[in-house]
Amino acid sequence: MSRTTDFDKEETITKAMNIFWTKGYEGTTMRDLQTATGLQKGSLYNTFKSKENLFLLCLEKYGANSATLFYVDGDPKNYIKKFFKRLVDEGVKEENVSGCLIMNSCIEFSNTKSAPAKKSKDLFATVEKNFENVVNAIKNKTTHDTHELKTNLITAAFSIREISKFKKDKKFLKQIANNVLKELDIAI
Amino acid sequence: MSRTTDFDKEETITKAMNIFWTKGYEGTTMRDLQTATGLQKGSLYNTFKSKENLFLLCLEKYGANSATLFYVDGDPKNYIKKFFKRLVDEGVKEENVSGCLIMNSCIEFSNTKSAPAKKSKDLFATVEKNFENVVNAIKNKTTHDTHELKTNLITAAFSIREISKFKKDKKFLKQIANNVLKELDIAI
DNA sequence: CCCTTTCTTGACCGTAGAGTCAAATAAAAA
DNA sequence: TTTTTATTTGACTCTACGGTCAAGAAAGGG
Repeated sequence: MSRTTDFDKEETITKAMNIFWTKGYEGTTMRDLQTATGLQKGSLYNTFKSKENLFLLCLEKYGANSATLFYVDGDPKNYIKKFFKRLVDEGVKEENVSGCLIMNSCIEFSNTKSAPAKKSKDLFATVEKNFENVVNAIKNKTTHDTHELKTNLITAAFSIREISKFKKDKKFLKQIANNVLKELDIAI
Repeated sequence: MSRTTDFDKEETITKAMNIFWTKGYEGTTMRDLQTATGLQKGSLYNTFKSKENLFLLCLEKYGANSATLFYVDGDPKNYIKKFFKRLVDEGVKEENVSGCLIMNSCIEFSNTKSAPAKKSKDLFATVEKNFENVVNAIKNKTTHDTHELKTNLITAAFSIREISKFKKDKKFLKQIANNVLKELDIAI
């Protein structure tokens, strides 16, 4: 009945997501998106309406993927340990300057009331909730208040992600992690 | 012998600094700078050479001012307490979305090798050193390692400054502060 | 195989960015 | 007051941005 799209929409969103993740929203040009996706301007606009709308879809995809990473299979404390170890190990890599797309976007859009500002803040709240769920899964908890621990965990994650973008200092980043992990009597 | 400048250079840098602080480097246009300083483009370029060079002068001024804030007059522990109380109180204000110019710039320029990237990282290191000096001024120290405590303090400051740009949650921000202050047996 | 409908292409548009420059202006020395 | 020299002005350039659109291409139902 009519011509169909030549490309996979989800795949294209993933490719765009990776560019936005690395370069930020303003730092990414339509030309960057064309190059990354292999599509022409018209196709991108025809399918995704606008740069901002495409970005919102990328945020959504990033959030959905992030959520799956919070599925705890096994000991929650060990999960948290591995989670932070990965953050530090990825963070110190010289080529890694991306941080976390959700946190990056919260910062980038902080002085706007735009749709991306709202969506990134919502996703940040979801990540908070995910941390809380992990904390709740810990058995034999000591006296630690769940909310406090959750706050400390997401703050440490935020700090490692953002500081590692410009400070490739493993000792420093490990210290951030261990400062919160000591509340769980663990260390990396 | 020749015409002199009609304006105060340092005053102009301060005005420019406040714009960069609020809007970021990329987010600030030459038009913003003209409006804020009351000068025309040509004068700005004639005096400061380029947007980037003006920004470097702004970073320097911000750093110099920041350094004066680390002069501890009295009990260092009380100084730290007031320091973090101010960070939280300023952070929750709805109109405050500025954070810290040094930390903002470290993030904004993290994926470049530009002069502002270098200068902001240098200033971050200076702030670290300033925190270390305050820690060293604490008498009757418990077993806390100086470097660890310094790292925890600057990380908490970073987190409060950046997270408060998009999350106006006093309980959350206070928790970040108190989590590090408890190492000094104090709280806000 | 044709027709309808949608997708694809890339030239094009308007706007806004940083930076330039020649002419006008004014401070201060002589 | 004149001369010298630097500053001030704003119109200008060039480039890059996000976004549009008319024409051509192709998928798939009939």
